[in-house]
Formats: sequence, C-alpha cells, structure tokens
Amino acid sequence: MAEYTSLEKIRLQKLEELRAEGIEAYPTRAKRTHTSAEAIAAFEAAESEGASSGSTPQVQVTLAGRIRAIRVMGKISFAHIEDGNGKIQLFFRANEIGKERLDFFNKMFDIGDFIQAEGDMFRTKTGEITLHVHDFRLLAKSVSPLPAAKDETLEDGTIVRHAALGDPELRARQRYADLAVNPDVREIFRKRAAIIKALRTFLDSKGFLEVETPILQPLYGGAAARPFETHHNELEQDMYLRISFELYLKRLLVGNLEKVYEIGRDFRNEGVSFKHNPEFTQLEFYWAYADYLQVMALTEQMVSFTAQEVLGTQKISYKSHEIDLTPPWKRLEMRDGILETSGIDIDEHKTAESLFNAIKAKHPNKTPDPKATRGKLIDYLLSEFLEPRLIQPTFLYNYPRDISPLAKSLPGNPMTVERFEAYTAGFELCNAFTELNDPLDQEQRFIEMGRDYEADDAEKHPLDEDYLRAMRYGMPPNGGFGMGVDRLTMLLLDKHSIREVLLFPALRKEE
RNA sequence: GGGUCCGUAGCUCAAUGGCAGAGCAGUGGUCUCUUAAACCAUUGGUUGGAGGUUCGAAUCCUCUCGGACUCACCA
Repeated sequence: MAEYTSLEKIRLQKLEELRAEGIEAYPTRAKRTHTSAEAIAAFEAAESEGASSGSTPQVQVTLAGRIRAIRVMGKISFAHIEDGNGKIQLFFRANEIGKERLDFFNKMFDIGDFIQAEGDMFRTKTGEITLHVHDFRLLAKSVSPLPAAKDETLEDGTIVRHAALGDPELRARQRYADLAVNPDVREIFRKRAAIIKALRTFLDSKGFLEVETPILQPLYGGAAARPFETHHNELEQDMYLRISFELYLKRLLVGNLEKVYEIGRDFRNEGVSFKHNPEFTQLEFYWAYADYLQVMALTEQMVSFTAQEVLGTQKISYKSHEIDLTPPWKRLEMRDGILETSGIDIDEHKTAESLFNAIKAKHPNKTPDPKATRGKLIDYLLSEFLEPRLIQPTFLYNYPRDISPLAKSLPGNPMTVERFEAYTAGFELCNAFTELNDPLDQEQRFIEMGRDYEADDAEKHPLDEDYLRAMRYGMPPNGGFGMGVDRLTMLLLDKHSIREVLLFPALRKEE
C-alpha cells in the first residue's frame, strides 16, 4: 500500500473534487488533430501564405500533451505542454473561456497532468507560436508530482535546465520519470533504436538473413562467462540463458543458410560495471565463404554506415577525443602492437613461463597473474599497454590460439588464430574471426578448454556434443562477428556508462 | 568481492559537534502577453535505517541498506 506524501494528498483531494463534480479524471478516449510540431508548422505555413494575400492566418487545432509549466496571471494563464515531438504554449483567457473555467484550470490542473486543448493558433507579443485555448479537458491526472525541471531559454536560444532530476540511481530506477522530464534522455533511446535499425538495414542490404535462436538453452557456450541457470518443470531439466548466439548461428551454416545474423539479448552472470550489464544486446553474424579479412572490411563499412545514418557524420566525439570512423580503419597485428607499446615480442616467448619472466624483467612494477596461460598473459599485455592507446578505430588482429577456442589457426602457424577485435576510444567494440570448421580440431579444442578450466569450477564449460555433430556434417569456411550494441551506442552517443543507454539497467532491488 | 566517496523537504542543494535552511514545486492572495513570470504570505523533515560516543550528532564511531567511482573478474 502506497503511503502518500503531502503533495500527493493534495492531488488526491483534487481527484475527489473532480469526481464530485462528475468530471472523469481518466477519460477513455482522447482527441488530437496535430502534434505540437505539426501545429507550429501549420501556423507558420498559414502565416507565410497570409503575408502574400494579406489575410490573418486561421489554424484550428486540438492538441494533447503533458503540462510542464503553468503561469497564472489573474485573468489569463499560460501553460506549456509537451508531447512526443516537442513543447508548445497554451494561452487561456477569461474573455474566451470565462472566469469560472479559468479558475477551474488554475485550481485543478497540475504540472504532469495530461490535457487536451482546442483553439486557434496565434503569436504572442513576444513572438511565440501559441494555442489560444477555447476549450480544454483533463486526459489524465498526475497524482505524484514529477521531479520536474524548469527550462530557461537564454537569448542565444540555448536551453538551461534547472533542478533537473540528476540522481543516477533515481533516474535508472524510475526511468519513466527520467524520460518524462528529461527530453535528452528520450533522444538517447530514439537514437539507440535508429542504430539498431541501421545495423539491420545494412546487413539486410548485404543479403544476410535475420534469424532467432534459443535464449533458453539446455547447454550454454560460445563465450567464457558464467550463465544464469533456470529450470523447466515439465521437461524436468535445468536450462541456461544463453551467453552468446555463436554455436546456434553456426549450426545454421551447416544447414546451408549462408549469411545469417541475430540481434538479441545475451545474459552473463557476472560483475556489473560502467560497461557491463547482466543482460545486454548483441549483434552476431556469420558469413559463409568469407574470412576474417572480409569481415574486417564489412565491419568498418557497417559501423561507418550506422554513424552516417544516425548522426549524419562519420566523425564523432567520445570523451574529449575526436574519432573518425571513415574507412579504412588502421590494421595492426597484435604482435606488433604489443612489441611497440611494451617492448616485448610475444613470438620470442612460446611458453607462459618465458613470457611471464619477460614481463617481470621489462616491467618490474606490473603484476601479471603467475598462474595465467600464455594467452591470458598476452591478453594482459594487450589491456595494460596497447588498449588505452587505441583511440582511433583500429583492427587488432592475429590472436593467440589458447584464448580463442572457436577460431581457425593461421595457415602454417598453429599458435596464432585468424581473429581480430576492433578498438575505438580505448575500448573493445567487436570481436571476430575466421571460424573453426574442422570438427576434429574443434573437439580437441573443447577438450583443451575443459582442461584449462578444470581448476576453476565456476568457469567450467560443458562440451556441446550436438554442435560437434552438426559440424561433422560439414560446415563451410566462414567468418563470424560479434559486437555489443550497447557499446556501439555508447560510442556513437558519447555516453560513458552502459546504464545511460539501457532503459532499465539492472539494479539491486529496493529495500 | 576489495578500496574510496555519497545519501538532508517532491526536485536541486546549504548547514562540519551547538535552534535543520534556501530556491523551485505545493497552498492562500495580487496581477489580461507571461515564459526559470514577478510580488506578498505560508505549508512541508524519523537528515537512508539501527545502535553507540557526547550535556548536545545531519556532522564523530560501529553495523546495515542503496548508489557512484575504481580495482578484481569478464576467451
């Protein structure tokens, strides 16, 4: 049972008064002929027409929206309402609607209420295009006051928001309130939708088929992450929420679907941070007869296309960095990048022990994990030395085999696989490789993986026999790709926390 | 999970051991072109929660809840 604040009690009192007067506070139907933007455009058009013919513009509209500000001035009142397309001012005057109706508006309507108002458009003395209200009605009463900000329009047209809802927890927990009072937050999610649409448009245009694979899986795989576990009662079996799409999408290549992609949710039962949420949106595609170099070329096209579609430019700003997404992006072999930044040539250290000693000798203050595999040490060098310097989009390619169990080795170089990651603004954007399609090699890698993780029960990975069975039928050579859509959104919109680009990020439950 | 920091009115924020405050919002009033409207008056608090130290705690201590940043983890 909700406990009401004093402000809410006042509004509940108003609801009772409305009911007593026989006024429905939540009518079933609303009417609107124009959005705020359409009404303003219609009036401007009528104005310019009137300028040539000499007539006064006549534009009758019915608007609907949420009250954001009320200014009562004796026998007139002003209000601003906001709808999905913007704001517009309402002008109430006793001359037209009568003193009684004006008092009714002043007394019974609050910021946050939804209102329907009809009248004709005009320009106020200060030039603002405004609705001259002849009739109005309540569409929905707001019981709880919105954490409403006040917008100040400066002389140069910039809008300063005062007392805006700012508490990051409250904004995420009550995203509905955040969205209601912060138009720029709504804009983030419009752009996010545009990003996903652009990705689809791009892949569709390249002949990829969008598919949907199981989220609820009897086995999980395709990434190194702990899964969420659940249980199916009727089947009497444990199930997992997927941690990647990879193994199912590649089964489709076995089935002769040559180019497939999926955009959907992955779930990883791991830490939460500014770039990690337990559920996140992933894009993966698999492309038969392509290799990682072709995937690289497609990646830079796809990301630059998306930026162009959504932002109208390929030059973006992230934190204080100016980043140019125009292809081609820089290509840097991982070995060279690590050598340049750390002074260590990983090819000269074929074992974990040798590489560990080299790191300690060269960088005594660094603390790599002495139990790490060679691949993990290389990953450590990458994140310590190289990653922070990769500001402009860069493909880092050729990765150690033992941290890439699903990727194919370079011909003649079994220690290294054909894999790349794209880095921008110092963080990883995507991960791709020439996919391993040799069922016997794959089985061997799974067994090796099992051995590597044996000590660490939490990261123990099941061997997916069905995936191997599929692969034994024959899988075409192919290139595969995965990208966090949330991360791409952060990059393109210059947002520095994943929570800013998720409508409802994971939060601890209240109380 | 570790470290650092934060939590005060519906919102934004003051008060650093000595009477819990301001602006906005709200309520009552003046006001027929305002726009962060203005002006006059006024309501509003278990200072996240529990315990402790003290003559006295928003302030210091312990525990706890929630969050931010950061580290670890995250093929």
